[in-house]
Amino acid sequence: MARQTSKSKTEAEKSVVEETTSYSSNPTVHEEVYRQLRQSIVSGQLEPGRALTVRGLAAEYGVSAMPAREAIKRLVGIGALEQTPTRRIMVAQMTADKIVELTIARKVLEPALAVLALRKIGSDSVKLNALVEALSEIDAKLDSAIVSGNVAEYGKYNSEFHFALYEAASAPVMLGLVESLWLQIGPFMRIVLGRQGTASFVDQHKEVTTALAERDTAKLEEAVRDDIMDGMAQIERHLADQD
Amino acid sequence: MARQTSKSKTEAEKSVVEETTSYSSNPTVHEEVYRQLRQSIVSGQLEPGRALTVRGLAAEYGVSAMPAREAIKRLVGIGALEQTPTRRIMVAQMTADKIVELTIARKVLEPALAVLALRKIGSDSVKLNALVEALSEIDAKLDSAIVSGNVAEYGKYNSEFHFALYEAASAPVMLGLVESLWLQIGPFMRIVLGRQGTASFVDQHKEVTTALAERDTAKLEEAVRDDIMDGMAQIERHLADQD
DNA sequence: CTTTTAAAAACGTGATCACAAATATATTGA
DNA sequence: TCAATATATTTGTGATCACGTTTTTAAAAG
Repeated sequence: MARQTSKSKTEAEKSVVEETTSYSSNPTVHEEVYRQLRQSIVSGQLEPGRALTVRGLAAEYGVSAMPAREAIKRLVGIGALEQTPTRRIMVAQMTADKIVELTIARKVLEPALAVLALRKIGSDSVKLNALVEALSEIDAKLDSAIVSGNVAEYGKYNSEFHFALYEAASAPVMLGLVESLWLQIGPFMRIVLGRQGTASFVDQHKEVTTALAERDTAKLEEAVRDDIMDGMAQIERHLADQD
Repeated sequence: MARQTSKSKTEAEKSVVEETTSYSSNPTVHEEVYRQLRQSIVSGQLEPGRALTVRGLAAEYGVSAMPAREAIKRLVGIGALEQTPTRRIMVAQMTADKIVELTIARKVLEPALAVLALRKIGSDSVKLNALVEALSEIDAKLDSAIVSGNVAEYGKYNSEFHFALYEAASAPVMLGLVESLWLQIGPFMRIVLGRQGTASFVDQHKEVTTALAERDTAKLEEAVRDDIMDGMAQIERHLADQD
């Protein structure tokens, strides 16, 4: 990542391009760090309990401590990272109580978001077909990840499938809530997948796609809910086993 | 707020009290700022669009810029504060789309949280009575706020009522989600109340309390949902009027 | 009085340093 | 060999400064 300093623009650039620098064109450094760290967490690259440090993260991304702090603090704020009583920072741990909460929250929010997406599309067949097509493509990749047992790809395409659907709702507030839930589940889900493999997962996404294509609200709601319950049950089972 | 500096502890204190300083005993400065700023927002003391600055907030709370930044950034992260394209900070504005989203999210999350609270109490009659009693007391204050038309107190006791109920669920994750919703509604709710007064609000809380006392899950769920729908409808109406 | 232009102030962001507490490493004692 | 102690390092937090951009204020022009 390029460091933004007072010397970052050369005289040549200035005189030739006559670029109009403005805030709206440049994202901040800490936002970029946040985006990447967030992805690392939701994809499960960082296991629960994994220690993070401000300076370590800063060095890793080639930035100063300041942007690293802000990214970390923001993720602590939404529960993706935890701070020990002695203020050490780590990827949030999973507990039985948390699983219950996350399951309930997902169960009520995500089907609602799916329905909103369908409603948002309305009678526009072109939009609907485009979404169904996009979801089918992701689902195909998901299938091959399941048969090949590629855990990393499974996690990647599973989240891609859901969020491709949810983003169609253009409901940023609700999407933010759901994202915060996935950030808490991601690291542990990856552990579960690593131990159980992808074999135990049935692909529930077909029913989601067909319900969408048929504009069947009730069926869509149920399909999304079933998918959630299935996935969360696996996590719950795994947590129960290791006691 | 007392500033925490290297000189904050006198020699006298050290030698006499022999205090064992530790992180677990002292909250951080930015957490305290966050807590207070958060309360100002949810209670509607800060109107939507109200500009905030890092230095201004720091001066107001008697702290340095650093804790103020972190508190602000955290609230930006959960949507309570907004940043303009030019990076100025303000209390989040309300839009028609947002109202729809917030209503849906509240409608699915808060009844679930209420049911969880009832389930958590289980068969413990002492706990149930204590909660019902506490809620009734808050509701009494709420009633007198309605008849006297005290907008500030109405907002205060209304949020107190709901969160007293939700906290009984001991579900920190879901509670966090709901809190973030209230943070977005608070400022605008206050404006609506300021214009319409408290007269237009019927007190739906009686039914919540009785449903709780009767351990009637279905009735509780419905009562909480009705209360939400009533309140959000008022906001929606107000937003439609001013167009 | 209204619009333009120029100067000044204020702003968010990033960088760096200081400090106390916590953790890791080394040393000592049995 | 292992526990206890002492030293060194690392950590999050707060404070302060610098910089480029934006916003406000002042001055000038019509």
